[in-house]
Amino acid sequence: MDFKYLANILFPNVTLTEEELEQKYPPRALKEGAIVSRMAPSPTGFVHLGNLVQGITSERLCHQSNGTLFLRVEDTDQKREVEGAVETLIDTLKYYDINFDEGATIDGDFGVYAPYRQRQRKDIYHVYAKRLVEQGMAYPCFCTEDELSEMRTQQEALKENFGYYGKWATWRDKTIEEIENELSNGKPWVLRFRSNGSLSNKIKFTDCIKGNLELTENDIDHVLLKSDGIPTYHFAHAVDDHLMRTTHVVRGDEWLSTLPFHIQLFNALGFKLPKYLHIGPLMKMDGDSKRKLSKRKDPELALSFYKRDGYPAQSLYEYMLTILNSNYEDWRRANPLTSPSEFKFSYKKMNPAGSLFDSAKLLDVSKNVVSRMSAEQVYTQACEWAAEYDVELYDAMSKDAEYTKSIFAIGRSGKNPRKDIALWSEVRGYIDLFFDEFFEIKDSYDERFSKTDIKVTLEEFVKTYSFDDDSNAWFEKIKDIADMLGYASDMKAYKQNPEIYKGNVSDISMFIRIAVTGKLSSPDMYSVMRVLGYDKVVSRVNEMINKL
RNA sequence: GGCCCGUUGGUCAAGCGGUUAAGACACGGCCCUUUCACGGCUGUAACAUGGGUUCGAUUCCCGUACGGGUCACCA
Repeated sequence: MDFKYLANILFPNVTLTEEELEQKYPPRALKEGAIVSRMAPSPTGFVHLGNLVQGITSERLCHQSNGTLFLRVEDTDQKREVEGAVETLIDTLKYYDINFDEGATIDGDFGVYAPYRQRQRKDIYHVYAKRLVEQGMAYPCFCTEDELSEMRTQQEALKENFGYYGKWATWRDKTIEEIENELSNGKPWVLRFRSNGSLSNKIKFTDCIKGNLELTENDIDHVLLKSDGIPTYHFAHAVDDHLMRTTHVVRGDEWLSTLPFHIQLFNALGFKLPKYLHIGPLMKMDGDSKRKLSKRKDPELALSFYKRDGYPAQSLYEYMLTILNSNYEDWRRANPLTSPSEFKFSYKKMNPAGSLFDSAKLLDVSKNVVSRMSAEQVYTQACEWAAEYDVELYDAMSKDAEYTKSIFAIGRSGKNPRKDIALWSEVRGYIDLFFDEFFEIKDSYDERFSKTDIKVTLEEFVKTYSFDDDSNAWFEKIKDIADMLGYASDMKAYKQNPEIYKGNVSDISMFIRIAVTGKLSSPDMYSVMRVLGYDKVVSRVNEMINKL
């Protein structure tokens, strides 16, 4: 077989040379130890937790080592591509603080290794495809979809391994005449790799996360170029990561099974193999067993799900960090106010197994994230969320920004801030009592107390309430009311002889709390009243008196 | 079915040949407390399994079980 001839009739239009490409995309001038990595998502319109896990890992590794992170769009599957998906992708990653040094952006591609969209790199792939054909390492295959599925059926029946390999690789050793014949009929073809691997050979490989691996060689003649001339993931991965000078490839461990093929490809092409980090999958409980989170079945895999539920971006980010590097939690406790970017991320800390996504833990992380924010930050982020998902709430909050901020400031200062809010969607239930349009009496009084008892207490409260009192003076008055009406003002005294009192000071507080907040539980009453203002407090208490 | 990966409390996980086997979340109890939240203390609970190697295995090796992944002109 004259491979050179075959290469020419298959790729008559290739004019670029490998030397030119090497010069155009030279090795990067980076310091020792600098990591170059990429995010290489396919624009299918769905950004998910897996993207985030991989993105955070790559981003930390690159930027911590003064390396480079770029975004490459793997748009090789035109059928699955969704309109506007690239924009969504870029926006979402930015929202989660994953910033790129080069690559695809909304306004085009930036960086000397451009283009960063694979469909625009077709000519580049063809240079290498042609060379592989010239060397006899790739050949055209004219099998139809039907023929391939028929082959699979036979293999199942014969209990043989599936795939296009060995004797099943029908076009592997056809003559040039047979090939030219199909070509002249205009029959579509794909380019396949001619594998020289054998299932009886093992290869040793060290993955940065999984450690030492023993893999079986690949014997399948995988597709390199699809019939539209666009490369498959495998081929694009080899060519692009070589030319873009990627040092570390971070990806899900579902790729482990094709790794032997990738190694083969890099060798055939004469490229240096990058380092690999294969991350275990995120799992969920399904009945009694775990399974990988699925794009099709699990809405909670989509990042949009968390945005809608009001998880602050930082919460998801930090939760992912706790999964990726478990010492992150300890670090965070020791450095509560430091940016996560100061944390020393290490792939050596990553777990080779998949982990269960724990939403209870996420909520706890989120609660702490929000508790560390200033009232200003809480206000800004809650407003951003509400503007999109709860307009009524947004209107209320933005009407008087200072007022709303003073609500969020309650119990926020000091060493142990309140942790009432984990999600922005919880904000409404927390601040509704401060807005007349949302205010309602939600809880009812304990049946132990008569309406008269409550009424008398509230009347007494209104009579003595002064907005000028500090919190001590304020509470002294509550205690005075308790004493006056036969309730214990001192809890210890009450506990010793509960039967001689009508109740205690906490009951008095409860009467007032329900009247003012409508609820049995609330943040510190004095602080709440300071924010509400004198008029609102008094009018609410009076309203309750009238109702009783 | 072939190939590959994984397995420490309910969950996330430290640990890398000798430990009373950390810590966090969740759960229970107690304390603090005018409610709630916070905070403090405390409790229940784990090395899948069988063989080796070794003076000694959670840690190393082999098998078994279980779980997961993958076997497309998808990535």
